[in-house]
This record gives sequence, structure tokens and C-alpha cells, in this order.
Amino acid sequence: MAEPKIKEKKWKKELEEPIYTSWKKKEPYFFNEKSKKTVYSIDTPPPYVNTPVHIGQVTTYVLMDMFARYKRMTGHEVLFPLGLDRNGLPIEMAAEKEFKVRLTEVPRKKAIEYCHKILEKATLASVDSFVKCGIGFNSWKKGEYIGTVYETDSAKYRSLTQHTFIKMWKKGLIYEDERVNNYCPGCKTTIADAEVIYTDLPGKFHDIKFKVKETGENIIIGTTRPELICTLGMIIFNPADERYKHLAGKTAISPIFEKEVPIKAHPYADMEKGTGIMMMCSFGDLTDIRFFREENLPEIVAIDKDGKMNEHAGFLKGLTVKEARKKIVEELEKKKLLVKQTPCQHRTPICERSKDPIEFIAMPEFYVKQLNFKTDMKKLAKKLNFYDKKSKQILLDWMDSVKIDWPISRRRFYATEIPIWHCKKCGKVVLPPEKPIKYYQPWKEKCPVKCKCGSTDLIGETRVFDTWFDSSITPLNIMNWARSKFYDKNKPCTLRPQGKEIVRTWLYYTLLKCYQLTGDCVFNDVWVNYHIVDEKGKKMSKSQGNIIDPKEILDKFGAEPFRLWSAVEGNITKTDFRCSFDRIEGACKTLTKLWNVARFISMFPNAKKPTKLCELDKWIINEINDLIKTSTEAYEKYDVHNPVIKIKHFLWETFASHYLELVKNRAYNDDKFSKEEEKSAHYTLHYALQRILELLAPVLPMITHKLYSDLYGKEIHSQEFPKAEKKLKIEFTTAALISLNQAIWKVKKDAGKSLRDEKDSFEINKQFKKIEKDMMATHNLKEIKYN
RNA sequence: GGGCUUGUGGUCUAGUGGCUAUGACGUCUGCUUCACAGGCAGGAUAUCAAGGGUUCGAUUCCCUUCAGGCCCACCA
Repeated sequence: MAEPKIKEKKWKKELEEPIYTSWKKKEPYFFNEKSKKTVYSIDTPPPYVNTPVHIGQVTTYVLMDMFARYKRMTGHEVLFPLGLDRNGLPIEMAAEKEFKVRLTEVPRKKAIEYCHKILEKATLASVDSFVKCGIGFNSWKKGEYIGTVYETDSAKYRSLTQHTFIKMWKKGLIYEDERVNNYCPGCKTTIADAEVIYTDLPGKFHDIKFKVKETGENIIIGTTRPELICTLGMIIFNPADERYKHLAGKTAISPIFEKEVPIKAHPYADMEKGTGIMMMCSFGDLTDIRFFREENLPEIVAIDKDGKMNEHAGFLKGLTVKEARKKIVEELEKKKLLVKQTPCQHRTPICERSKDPIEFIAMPEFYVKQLNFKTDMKKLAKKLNFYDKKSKQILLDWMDSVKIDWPISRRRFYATEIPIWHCKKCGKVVLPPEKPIKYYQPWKEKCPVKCKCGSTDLIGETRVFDTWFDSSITPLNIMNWARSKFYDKNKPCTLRPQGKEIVRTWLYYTLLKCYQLTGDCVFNDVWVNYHIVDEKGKKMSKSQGNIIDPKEILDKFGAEPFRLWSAVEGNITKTDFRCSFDRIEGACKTLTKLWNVARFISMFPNAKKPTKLCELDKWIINEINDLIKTSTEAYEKYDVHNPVIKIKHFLWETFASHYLELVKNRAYNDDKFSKEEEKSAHYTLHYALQRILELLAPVLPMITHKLYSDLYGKEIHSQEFPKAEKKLKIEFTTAALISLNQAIWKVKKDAGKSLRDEKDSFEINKQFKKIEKDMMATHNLKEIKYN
């Protein structure tokens, strides 16, 4: 009997290491800019480096790798770079925690040094997980070429961000304005709406006495923000509210501050809430801002940018918002102006990053115009192909809810500097030249040009950009926009893969900014993924402590079972899926099955195609071609789930259980079959195996690489993805064959016999006449009768 | 408050206006030295969330309710 060429009985995770280390070293997927092939580009999300990637993120990169590998096999030059996001607040916060400093209280140079120290340690952990997962990024090294690793805080990346700012400024898309905006006292910076989240915080509802000047009567007004009484602008009640109708046009006097303000009927007041009559102050929230603008009331800003009350707050001056609230409540109590306090849950806007309650403070900031781009943006959204289609709605909904322009300046340190200087003499803004594309640090550098007024007495800008202003140009960066002709030749970027939670930030801002810069849609396809949740279906989060580290899975099972699991488990563009160690372990079984099928086939020579194929062999070839067809259609739609399920099912239920069982005797051939028949078996076995491996190569790059190179001496990842061939004519159907085998097995089983035991005769349908010899040998039948 | 979405054997899932509702894990019985015990064969387990409607026929379409998830807005 022939010896199998493959010796080991199963695929082991130890076999992965030499494969991924050689990929890391040799970079076989390096992007060839000179290639004649069509470029397929993937704008991979640069992971944030200060925390190691968790299993959910890794899963999405693994899926992206499958798309990239499929596209490579279908003749594309695939741009699949690794980026690392290293800008912004999380790094600063990590530095503050680690070194126990407030970066706002140390010199800027020092603050940046602290951040660099954090970054030194940060980068490697995540990259290592990517390598071990067999992800075929173009490169693992930083460099000048297209496809090399990029970092968002490098001079190269930052200079491009600054270049986009200069261009947009010149197009009149950016302006500076002092207006009330979300301000985070913790981060000490203005933030965009997209960075605001809401949470329920315990608060108190205070019922406070106000006096009506004309009548001398008291009115009771409820508020959660008594410290803002000093900014009172107006008292309002609902026009339909009979209780207060007589007050319209009268004047209210605020407690303590004794300020006189008009009382008006206004639909904004809700009769059901509180006492039905409310005070309008500047600014408790964004609706207050709108109200003051609409009513043309003078805004009084009582909270300063350090989160403390200012001179407008009188005796509260210098206190923080919290302290001021406490103090004024005490004061109101003393003066018997506080009727009662009721505890309540107050839904409070907080900063997404520092979790501090947002205040509304007017500061001069830079804005990118977005309100007048709404129509254009909706058109872009329509042009994009979304996978899954429903994801488009997330983007459209967000576009609808955009109400103010995009504030892009931040008062922080570890981010891209806004490349401008201010002229001391004429007060105008001075920009550096558009070209060359260069990285500027105005807070410590001299301006390279003079002001138009001739002055060289310029002050460098100290503010920096919102990180989304950086990350919204990743597709331009990876495609070398503005630096070479590559972008124009190969635009747009083919695919943007990303999580659904950043549709309103990363996707939206990228589309907006790239449209403003290039006048076009920057992507063809958008693939939006849901999340990996823990075993109980709960979202993974640091605070819950249920984060699964990919290392744990890689150490336990290796990458291939994990990769197979991530394809088999579900369609992540439609639903979350649960991370279960049992299921990942279950995927190992399929690898063993594949391995052993290959091991079995490796006993036989890879024969040339015979002139005449046996009927049974024609059948399995047809089955495989069906599989090729359906797999290709699905892979084209970024669907790896359905094809892998089908391939797995085919491998197990059709190929191994039925075809291999039936062909076995002919392949061994101890003289019952002709040489020609034997060759047909050998040829078909290898044909089938090669196609199965090729179909699985995008999903399982390492096991398929190993088997393919060991058996056929070729690199599977540079093979062409199989194309479906014309169907061969056969006389029986798959379903009939499977039920026939099952029937024979059942008869033997019911008779208490082994499946290999001899059986005298069996009556079968005549469609199977042509596979008679295979049937008799497999089932050990002495005779077949046909009906 | 507005919108979206989900509910299928013990668990997790596929799917469809019409044959006996898919598969996996688990479970039970038997087999198995010749690719694979991480294997093979065969069982059992589901009022397809509840109620109503459209229909000859609904798990699928519509409405209501219940339970979960997500997003947005917002509460003086």
C-alpha cells in the first residue's frame, strides 16, 4: 500500500510559526506600484496603539485579509497597508496617568516628551497579533513606498494633514469663529458633537422662588442648574398654559441677583414638566443656545474655560460649577427662596473620552463648513456600495442630524499642529506655502513667510487639530495623493472597511473632507462590521473586564481555527457575534478533516487528466464546479461566511463521506479496476483537493499554503482563483446518491452488521448503473439488482 | 420621546408565502486498527416569542403586545 506523502496526522498550531515569520520577513505581498494589474485598494482602519487590539478588532482585520487574499488571487494588485493611529487624547491621558502629571500644567515640550515615552512601548503588541493571524499586509515596516506601514503622528502624515488644511483654507472652506460650543473642562478643549455622549447622572431638581415685579407674586421655577441663574435671559411658559397666562409681558426678578427679565409665552416650555414655567439661561444645553439666538437675547457666559464661574456669577466667582451649585443652593435656602429639592436622574452630555460633563462655552475655534455640503454628501452616500446595504442608513441618519459646522481645533498637545501664524501688526492669519508639503510646528518654529503687510513679527498658533481631521484623509494618504500621480491614476480607493460605531465620524468626515479636496467620492465600497461580543452576548469593554485578548486565542488554538471561526460564525455585517472558545476549538476539527483528506489523497500520484473520466469522478467534478461558482459570487460581495459554510459542508458531507468512500477501492485498486479507471480516480482526487485548497486559501492561508506547497510545490497565494468549468453530463443526482448510500448503511446497521460487512444483493435505481463497480466495492455487495 | 433591529430544539444559528423547518455545539445508541476517536453511522429534542389580521395556505407579509439589542434627540 502507498504511503501518504503527508506524515503528520493533524494540522498543529506549531506549523503556523515558520509560515507567518517568513511572511513577515519576506513580505510576499509587498505592493508593486509598477504592476500592470488593476489596483485594488483597502483603506484599513489604523488601530489606536495605546491599548492592544482586542479580539473584535482582530477579527475584522482577519476578514479584511480574506478580501485582500481573494482579490490577489483574482488578478489584482492589492494595496493593503497597515496604519497605526498614534495621535490624540488617549495618548495624553495615558501619559497623565502613567507619570501622574497634568499635561496642561507642564511646558509643551515636556508634555510631548511624556507622550513619546508612552508611545515607545505602545506599538508592538497589536502588530504582533496581526502577524500571528497570518494577515498579509503589504509590509510590516515603515517606509517611503506605497503600502508600507504609516503612523498618523509621523512628520509625513502630519504634513499631509496640514497640507489639506492649507488647501481647504484657500478654498474658503475653513473659518474661525467665536461661538458657543461643547467644551470639555477635563480635556480643556472644545469638542465636536460626534464626540459627545450621554449618560444618566444623579442630580437634583431645585424649585426656586422668583418674584413678579408688577404683581409682587411669587412664581416657582424648577431647575437642575441653579448656578446659572446669573445668566438668566427670560422666563417662559407654554402658550396654552392657563396657570401663567396672566404673566405674559410682565417682568420677573431673579432671586439673589435681582435681575429683571421678561416673561413670555413660548411653545418650548412643556406644561407637564416641573412647574410648567422655566427659566432660560445661557447656557445649560444646546437648545438654550438656539433659544438665545432666536430670541435675540444677549448671551451671558458665566463659566470660563477652566470650568470655573467668572465675574458674571458674582459671589460664585472662582468656584467650579459643582461648588457654585452647592453654594447657591445654600444661599437660596438661607433666604428661604428654595421651596424644595427632589433627586432626579439627569441625562447629561459628557465627553466621550474623559467622561466629564460638557459645558457650553464660547471660544474662538476653527470650523470646517459642512452644513452647505449636506445635499452633496447625500449624493455621495447614494453612489457608495454598502455591505450590508442597511448600513447606508446609519450614514444618512447622521447627515440629517448635523446641525453645526465641524469644529476642528483643539487646545491639546499630542496632535497635528494647525499650521498658521498670526501677524502681531495687522492681526491677519499667515499660512505657509502649499508646496513643498512640509510639517510645521508653529508653537516652536518661525513662520517661513512674511505677512502680507510686510511684518515678520508673527506668533505661532498653539492649537492643534481634532484627530478626525487627521484620520479623515487615510485613503488619500495610502494612495499618495498630492505627492505623486498614483492617486489620480488609481482612484477612487476601492474599499473602506470599518466598524459601524464610527460611521458618523470616520466615514462621514472622510467622505466630507475628501470630497472637499478632490471633488469626488473617495470610495467605491464600504464594508461596515458589527461587533464581537463576549460569550454572554455583552459588549466587550475595559470597565466590564470582559475583553478577550487575541493572544489568549492564538496561544491556545493558533490562527487558523480562529480565522475559520470568524468566517463560519456568522455574517458580521448583519449582526454581532459571540466569541466562544468552544466554537473556535470546534473549528480545529474542520482543519483536521481537511488535513486528513489531503493526507489520504497524498497517497496517490497526481495523475494527468485521463482521456475518459469515470462517471463518479465526473459527478464530484461537477459538484466542485458548483462550489466554485457559488463561492466566487459570494466572495465578490465580501461574503466569506456563506462560501466557507458551503465548502466546509461539502468537504465533510459530500466529499469525504460519499466521494472518498466510493472512490477509495478504485484508488487503491487491488486488481478489480482497470488502469484507466484507477488513473481517473487519482486525477480527480488531486483535481478536487487543489480546487478545495484554492477556494479556502483566502480564509485559511497557512494550512492551504502548507498543503499546497508540500504536495504540488507551488505557492497557493499566487495561484489564480479557480473558475467554474462547464458541467459534465452524468446520469444520477447528488441527492439520490447520498440517500442510496444512507439506505445501504442503514440496512446494515439495522441488521447489526458492520458497514464493511458483505451483503448479498441490493436493489438500486438504474441511474446508478455507470457507478456499479464503485458501489459494489464500497458496500461489499455481491450483486446489484436494478429497478 | 423618535427611529432601526432581533426573538427558531438545552445553547447558538440558517432559511423560506406551500414537500418531513437548516446547520453547529451538547446529548443518546452502535460501529471503527487499512486518511481522520478532533472519526463513522444512526437516534431524540422546536406550538419558528404571544395574540390578532391578510391568504386556499403564514415561521415568513401586516397590526398589537411582551422581551432584548442598537442608534439619535432630549428633559427647565
